[in-house]
Amino acid sequence: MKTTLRAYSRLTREALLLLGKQIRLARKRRRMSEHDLAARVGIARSTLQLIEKGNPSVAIGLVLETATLAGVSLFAPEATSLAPQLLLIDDKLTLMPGSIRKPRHEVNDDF
Amino acid sequence: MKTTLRAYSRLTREALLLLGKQIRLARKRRRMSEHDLAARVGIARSTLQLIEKGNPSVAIGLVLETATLAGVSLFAPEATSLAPQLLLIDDKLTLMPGSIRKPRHEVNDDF
DNA sequence: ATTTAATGACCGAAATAAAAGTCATAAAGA
DNA sequence: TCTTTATGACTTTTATTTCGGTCATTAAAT
Repeated sequence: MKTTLRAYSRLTREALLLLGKQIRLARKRRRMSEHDLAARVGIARSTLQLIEKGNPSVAIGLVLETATLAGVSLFAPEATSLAPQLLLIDDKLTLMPGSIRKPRHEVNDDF
Repeated sequence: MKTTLRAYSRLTREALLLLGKQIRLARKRRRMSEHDLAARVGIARSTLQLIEKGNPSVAIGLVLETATLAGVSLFAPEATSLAPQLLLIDDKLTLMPGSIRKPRHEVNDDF
């Protein structure tokens, strides 16, 4: 029995639902049954059902792999690689401090 | 010991990596430590570390909630709600057949 | 109209993740 | 420079997920 439930923000719940529905739509457009797509991804049909419903507890790798194999474009539409965006964000990250710590006493961070 | 490893497509691995780095960058921009953000989301610091590394086995709900609270925009930039996109995709889904099945014998589906 | 595959919902068992620490090292801030 | 916090890398335990089934219902295809 599911005793403790976690709280998710509305945006998270909507994103989960949207992603699941995008996968379901893409699957149907390609005329694949749940059985077909699940087999293609290498997961159980019951897991695919959870994914298409937007269940928050499914492993993100399974969801993204399912989206990819169903033909849902994750970040950029029609993108075949995310390498450019990875390079860009790596640049930004190297400019950031290695560790974030709060100043000892009060600092005027407001306006 | 992690014996059997699942295969993920390059696009999935890249998406995972990109999302993790976007979260890490957003966290640093907001001057939050790993401890801070993890506490805010309500997860262990070790889990946040897995998320920022792009580990495929973390629950998607935790990853999206972390992204949301870190200020990473998931689908549409600056979007405060995904309701419009949900309505749109619901329309498309109702136009699709309820179940997908293969024709009994061969059908000229080619050209 | 009939047939049969697809879907929705559920379950127990086996596999795995998430939490909650520890410890060493790096690096801010004073 | 010195102090102290943040980070990186682990580990063990506990909690949860994923699998692989079953069964009833729905709906394509003929």
